[in-house]
Amino acid sequence: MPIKVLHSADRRLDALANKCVYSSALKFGKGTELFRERGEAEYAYQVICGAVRTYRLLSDGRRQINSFHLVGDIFGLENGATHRFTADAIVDTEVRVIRRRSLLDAMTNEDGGVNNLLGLITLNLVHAENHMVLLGRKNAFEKVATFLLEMDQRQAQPDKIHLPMSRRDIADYLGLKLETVSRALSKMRDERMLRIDGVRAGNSS
Amino acid sequence: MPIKVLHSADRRLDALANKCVYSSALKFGKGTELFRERGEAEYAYQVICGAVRTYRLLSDGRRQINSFHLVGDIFGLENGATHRFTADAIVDTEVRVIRRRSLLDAMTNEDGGVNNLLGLITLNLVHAENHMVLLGRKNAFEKVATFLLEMDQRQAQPDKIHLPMSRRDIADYLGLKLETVSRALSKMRDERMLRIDGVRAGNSS
DNA sequence: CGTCGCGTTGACAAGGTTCAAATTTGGTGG
DNA sequence: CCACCAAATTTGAACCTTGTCAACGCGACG
Repeated sequence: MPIKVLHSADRRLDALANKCVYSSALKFGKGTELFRERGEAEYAYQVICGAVRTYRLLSDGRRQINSFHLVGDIFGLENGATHRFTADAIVDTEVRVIRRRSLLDAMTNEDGGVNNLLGLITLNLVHAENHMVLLGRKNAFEKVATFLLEMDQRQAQPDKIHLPMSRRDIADYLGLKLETVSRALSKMRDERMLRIDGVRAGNSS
Repeated sequence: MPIKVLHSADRRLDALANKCVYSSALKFGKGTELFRERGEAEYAYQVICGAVRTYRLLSDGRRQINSFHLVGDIFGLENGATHRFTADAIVDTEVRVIRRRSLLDAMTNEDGGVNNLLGLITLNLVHAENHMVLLGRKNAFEKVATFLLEMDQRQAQPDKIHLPMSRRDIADYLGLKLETVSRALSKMRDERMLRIDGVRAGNSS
């Protein structure tokens, strides 16, 4: 699964990011905006704790969430000069902020040459390609199931999936309405595929 | 619009590709496969004439078309070792085939350094991101309208849109069924938004 | 001239959305 | 610790968009 790869790549960048002189930690309260679509992409970010969503809005308010960024994930590093998404904190979140230039320089000087930036963008592309299949060709139940698998594989925990985001967030990620997401989860619960724990969901499979 | 950018980038690569020693032209009959998902990504391709679709299949046959490649477009150049999509010719198609290695070398020696490969992948990413919004948050009519605008902007012609692909291809690109695409086009015709010409569609706007 | 692939159209079914209400959860203050 | 409130979630019922199934038309081609 691409998500695994994304993680291992992030670990590499993790070590790399730690060496950056010009990185600093910042806190963002729940719902706070980190950067905005079309805004200058001066910094890249890495989640220290918490979770971030990146999304795009249509003029009438419809929202498509591009991805969720969990602990360790790097995001907001653009090839161009501006951000293509808005990013905000799903819960109270702490991020490491790195000057774009500084991170790029560190990357080119490290092991894979410029391959790290290229690799990071390629991972985004792979994720987007997989997500297009989900959005275009899967039904509601499959979408939610795929989402849970993705979240499970991105987390170390064996039998639990922690979902920091709301039903609405999940819906806007999967191209559904929040009620539909809720119904799918209820159905899985009724069919003993999982247990829902208020803040946590444990899959019994 | 990203499509414009994609085109101008392709023009750059066009010139570049022309300099490649190890490129050769190949013909593929309608419906023929150029490469397959998971297959070794030894070559990159550029459409000389005709059109190509790249897509992914679910195990039960559902198909998500990732993109259509028209004259001038470069595709099939992967960062990794294997293709992530299957590609086949929509109509009888002629492509320039370039050894991956050869193209990459030419790229690193050219103007923007490795930026050309990075730029190409970034353009794919931008396209995918836009397409996710379409797939996740637009209704059938909006999807078809957006598709027609995309095709229009990718073609030089002022008032006509040539659609080499079938209704089924369009549907699998937009996350719809072919009947729904047909109905949307009929509605646009009925509302005088366009004229349908058998093989061609001209937009009156 | 018959067949085949493709596109259009109609009638109906179904999955997902919408709207509304009930219920649970989490936070806050007494 | 408990009561209360706001927000999030769940659930139900009606509705609508899109999918499904089927018939028909058209042009290409043998």
